[in-house]
Amino acid sequence: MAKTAPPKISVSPQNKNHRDSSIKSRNAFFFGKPYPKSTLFSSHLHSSYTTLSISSSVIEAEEYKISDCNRKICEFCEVGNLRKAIELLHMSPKIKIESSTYCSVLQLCADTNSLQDGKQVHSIICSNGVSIDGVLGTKLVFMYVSCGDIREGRLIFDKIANRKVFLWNLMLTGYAWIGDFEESVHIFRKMLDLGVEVNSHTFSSILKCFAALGSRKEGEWAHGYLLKLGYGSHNIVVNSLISFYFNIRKVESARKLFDELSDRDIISWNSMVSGYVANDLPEEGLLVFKELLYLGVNLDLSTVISVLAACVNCDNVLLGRAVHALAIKACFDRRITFANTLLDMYSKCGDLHDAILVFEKMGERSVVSWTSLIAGYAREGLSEGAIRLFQKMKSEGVRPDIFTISTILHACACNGSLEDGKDVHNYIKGNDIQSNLFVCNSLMDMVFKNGHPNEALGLFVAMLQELKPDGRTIACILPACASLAALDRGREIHGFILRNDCFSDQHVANALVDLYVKCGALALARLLFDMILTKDLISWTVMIAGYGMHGFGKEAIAAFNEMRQAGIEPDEVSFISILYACSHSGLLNEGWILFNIMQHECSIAPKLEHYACIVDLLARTGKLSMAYQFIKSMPIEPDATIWGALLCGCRIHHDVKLAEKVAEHVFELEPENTGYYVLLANIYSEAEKWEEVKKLRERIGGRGLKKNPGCSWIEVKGKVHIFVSGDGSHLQSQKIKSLLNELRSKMKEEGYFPKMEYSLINADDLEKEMTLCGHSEKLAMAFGILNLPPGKTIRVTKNLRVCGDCHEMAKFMSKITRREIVMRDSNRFHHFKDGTCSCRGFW
DNA sequence: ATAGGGTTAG
Repeated sequence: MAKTAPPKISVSPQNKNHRDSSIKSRNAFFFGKPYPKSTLFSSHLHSSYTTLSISSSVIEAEEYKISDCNRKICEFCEVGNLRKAIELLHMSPKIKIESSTYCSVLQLCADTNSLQDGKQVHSIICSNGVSIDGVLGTKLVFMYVSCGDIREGRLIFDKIANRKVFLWNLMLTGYAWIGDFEESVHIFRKMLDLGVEVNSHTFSSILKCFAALGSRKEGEWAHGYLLKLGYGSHNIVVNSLISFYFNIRKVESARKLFDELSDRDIISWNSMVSGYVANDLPEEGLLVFKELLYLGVNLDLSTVISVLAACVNCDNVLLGRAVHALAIKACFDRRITFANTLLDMYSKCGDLHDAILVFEKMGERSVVSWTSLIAGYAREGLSEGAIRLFQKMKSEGVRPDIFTISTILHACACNGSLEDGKDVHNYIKGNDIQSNLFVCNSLMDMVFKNGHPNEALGLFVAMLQELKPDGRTIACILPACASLAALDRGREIHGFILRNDCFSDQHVANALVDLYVKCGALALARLLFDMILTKDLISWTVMIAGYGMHGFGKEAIAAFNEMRQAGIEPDEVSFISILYACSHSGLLNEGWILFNIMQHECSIAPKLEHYACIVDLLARTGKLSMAYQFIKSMPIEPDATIWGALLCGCRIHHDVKLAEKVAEHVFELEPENTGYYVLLANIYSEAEKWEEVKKLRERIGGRGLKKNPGCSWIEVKGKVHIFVSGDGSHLQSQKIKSLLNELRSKMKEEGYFPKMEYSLINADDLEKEMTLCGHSEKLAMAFGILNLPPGKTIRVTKNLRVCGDCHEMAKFMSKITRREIVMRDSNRFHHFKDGTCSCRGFW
């Protein structure tokens, strides 16, 4: 089975680098470029540092004023004692300090990434009245750029009169480090305009920027220009070109450059391997690797790391193991980056066991090691293990980064562990990493998957303030809108999809169709469905389920057949959709035939959901004893849903005797679910068996059961308003109440009597009527009528099935207020128009 | 003193 390849193709270079840039600019310490160079602190310098610190302690301060303060400061710099160097700089008389001394201190600041110290030196220079010439200015720029303060560096850069190419390159690469490639290009153009003689450094830097920006034309122009300047066989420049072409996906051009490059070094080879892998051609990458082995080229750490990535993408764990062996021979196996990649290779090739072994045997572990292993657990569905590892990692003092956070949020989403997810959310807020797209998407997904679509939507709105969503964001937030039936918000997102050309993303397109289906806009859903060029199983299943929910059984079957004709094999989920569609349209024969096709043509063993559809279908169409026999003959144990479907049928067809028998099964399987008691009570009261109602009520009363609160919601001006049964806390509560009372009396005038039996409360009729009035779907509908402009369809969603009285009232409301009402309950859609409902009694 | 290839995520 093909493993999921890392999403290298889908992430365009600029996204990838923008992402990096946002981190870099936020955390210069981790990502800012130069770290102290180890050569600076070699042992012989350390010994001189010892002598120096002894002598310095005996030297009188006055001595510095007259003697060689410059030499002393430089000596402190050489041994890396920045504190002492700056201290002396402060103490020395300004006229004595030479420009080169300032430079040495600034260099050390840059090497040690000490921005504060660098600023101090800068202010000493200024207060000493030293004129900032080309050399000193360049060093200042170097210090600022190295320490991550590009703005300050730029200010100085702009004031330097005679700028050498080195300084320009510094500025150009500085912007590239923080991901501001546009500004790098700007600098490059300015260099050309001013006739600065660009060099090989300029080209390698700018080619990276062009690649990151996806600027094909400009990169190709630079290629021509560098040939003209004679850099065509400069291997560093050609290597940059190779990477550029791989980045813009011109694999052939990269290959040609490589083939014609006589002076290949290991970086050329590595660029080829990684370039092929990034372009989803891992086999080609492996061929290059074989050629390299054949020619006896000395491979390095990067080679084996790239080859491991190729192994992952070919799902070739055997070759991966061979590379592991080779790396042991070459002594790369103790290198942490290698071990991390190896761990990841085993885990992605489905061998978590060996990944764990690598992790356990690693001498040193970084956040990457932990994250890779956590991702490995999550990939195998071992979410709890992943969360445990995450805790362990923190307890060992390893700081999670955005990779860890995205991974663990994904594990929390799969696991349904909201508590862990909340902890991670707090960590995100506390560590200011909410501006990362991966983190945001994972967070929204976690919140949504844990059943909080409205909160996910809130996060999305907040995210828009500082981030531009991508296809993943959209594919994650659309289902949240769909589950809330938040059509207005969904339409805004549809607009975003159009503006940003996201519809070609299969997940986005499918989610968009699903949105319109779940918002009750079926025609629009179909229109968009037809626009999907390559419809996959999900696209079809969404459409079939949509027809089913709206009671268009025939259309669902037509779509199902169309799908099979298109050569797409249905799976068990699509069979649930189609059987469900049959049951909501009362298509008994068709449903039965499909149930047989599923088993005998498609070899899919029916699950509880499929049986439930058939029971539902038999029960609705009045085949109650057949349904009973069907349940009895099931090869798997029926659950409460299955018996419950039959119980519903008993109610529709007024079979009290069977209902009592069925109800006992249901009560045994789900004694806590009050819905079933209410159902039986309604069956009794419809048969006017008041004595039985009373007995049942006593039975429930003794249990102290809590009713599952009904709740309905409606979107008004992009905001979802939620109503709970009997809740009077809403701001417009009084207005809603009087509207409902007004409607109620009009209904009575027309000879309507409320269906008292839908309320199982021991009270007089008036009180019953009041309770009915407080049903959440009525409140939401009334709120819609009060707040939505005339002519706009009222779209209400309910978490349970719509109550019979509310259903009656909705019909009446649609007639008297001349409004279309679309209600989605837990089961299906009801379109109310001119006093009738589309469900025709098939609930 | 600046440049080219390599590891973890939704």
